[in-house]
Amino acid sequence: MKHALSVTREQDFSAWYQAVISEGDLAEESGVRGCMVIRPWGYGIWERIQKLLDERIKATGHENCYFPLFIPLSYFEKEAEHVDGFAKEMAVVTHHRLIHNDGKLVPDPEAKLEEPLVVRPTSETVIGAAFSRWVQSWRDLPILINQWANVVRWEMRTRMFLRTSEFLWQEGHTAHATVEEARDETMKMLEVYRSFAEECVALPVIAGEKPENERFPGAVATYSIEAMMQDGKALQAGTSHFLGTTFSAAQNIRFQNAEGSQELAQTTSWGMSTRMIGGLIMVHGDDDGLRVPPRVAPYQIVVVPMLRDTEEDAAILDYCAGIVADLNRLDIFREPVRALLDRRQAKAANKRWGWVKKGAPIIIEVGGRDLAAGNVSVIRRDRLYREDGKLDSAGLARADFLSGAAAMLEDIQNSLFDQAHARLHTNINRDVVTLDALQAHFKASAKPGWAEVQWAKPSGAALDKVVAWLKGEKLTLRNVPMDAVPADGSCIFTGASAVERVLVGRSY
RNA sequence: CGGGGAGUAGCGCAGUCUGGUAGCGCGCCUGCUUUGGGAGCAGGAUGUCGCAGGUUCGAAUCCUGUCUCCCCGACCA
Repeated sequence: MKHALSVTREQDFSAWYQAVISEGDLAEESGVRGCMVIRPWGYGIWERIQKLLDERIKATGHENCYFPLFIPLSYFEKEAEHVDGFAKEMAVVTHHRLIHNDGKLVPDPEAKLEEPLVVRPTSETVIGAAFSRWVQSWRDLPILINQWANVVRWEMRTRMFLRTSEFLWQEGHTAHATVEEARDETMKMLEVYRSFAEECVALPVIAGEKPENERFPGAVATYSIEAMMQDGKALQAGTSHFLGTTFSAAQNIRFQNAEGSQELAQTTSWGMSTRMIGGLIMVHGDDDGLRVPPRVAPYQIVVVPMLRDTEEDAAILDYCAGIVADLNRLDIFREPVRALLDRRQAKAANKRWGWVKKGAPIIIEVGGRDLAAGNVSVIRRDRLYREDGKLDSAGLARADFLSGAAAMLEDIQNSLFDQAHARLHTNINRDVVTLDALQAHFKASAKPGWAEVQWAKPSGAALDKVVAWLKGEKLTLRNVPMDAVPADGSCIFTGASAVERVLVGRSY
């Protein structure tokens, strides 16, 4: 079978990933280190993610706002653990003017900032400073806000969507009067991420708590959703942090409680980023390019007219326009269907393969024969080929296609989820009880998936030892799944009585 | 940030060792023929050879610096 991409997942997963991005017109290099240009199809997916996630964030009582890109350096100095976590990857603005010098533009020494400004790597500090102004009384709490923003982390090694120097995300920040309420908020948003990933992006995930060594700098507890890529590696697709009083102590977020005494607020933060698109690619892509789940596809149905430079063309285009108009009047997932008539001056075959590589869920082809018979030719991106290896293009009566289009989109959404769900759950090995067996598991296959092992949840130096051993095997601790069955054995690392089960795997 | 590789037309590359008029394939444009699974023939356009210095009569080619990308580490969400 000839595929649309020149490299397959099996041959070179990393090259395949980059091919999907460039051939699908998702993004490209920008010439700026680690930064990418997100092209309309890629950005369209992000806009869908934004819309659907934003609805869920607002439905849970949060309001959007916007904080500055620049954060005074001193804000970071107030919290040692936090600054240590980010110090090595911060972009710093030191001047506010350029001058000509020897024909070159250089920062003007006269225009040096008194205090350097950090380009935000995350906004806990600056938002915390605002919270401290906003919070006086227990009646001011909770504060539940979110912002959609770009952030910059000067990463040493970048990969499109997965780890870029600048990326787009939403960051939620909340402040509460009690530990219990803040912990509830942390878990509520973890669940928002889990349901969003699974229902909208068709990305099955494991939600759980990160081990101590994987915590966000300054967090008391960090939770994540972890998705499994087709090469078996893990991708952290969203995080939710219970920050306790770390940032309220640093930024002085105090309130007077009902009893009249001063207390520090309990804060949380949570984020999901354009990395989600990298996960979408590595979970749903195939050797013909991307497959975008209908709920996040910028266009769900693309109509490609098969024109022949004859007088019949006008009638074909009219027929297509009518179909697109009818489709756009339909609803699916409680939104209007997004259908497009591809009128570009290009060969139909090239349009078709272009949309295959972009991953449009349904591609409709309409030629003279369809017009005459009142048909459309339907290609489902989730099952492109028939068993004989030929493109699976089914002729359907126009009315039948229209009446079944919404159900077909729903079916594609479900089939993508089901495929990914089966892959995730058949690739978690829960039978590993010794370190030798753990090593063997990850050496047995090129795509070993994950192992869920029992452990005694060591901390401090004991945990460091475990992490160092895992590192030697190129393994990491992913999270402690929320819904794992209770531990009933001994710790695979220490032999002590196990207290919980933790996921181990290679990661991005 | 360390080790390795690479930047030449929109894309993929040759040319660099041994300095001497800028090349090939795909794509693109025009015309004709095609037309339901990535069409064929003919003609044509496109380059400060990543950038900045230096050596030289002359630099894609040699030297120095620098930026960017890819792979492997380290680091990190």
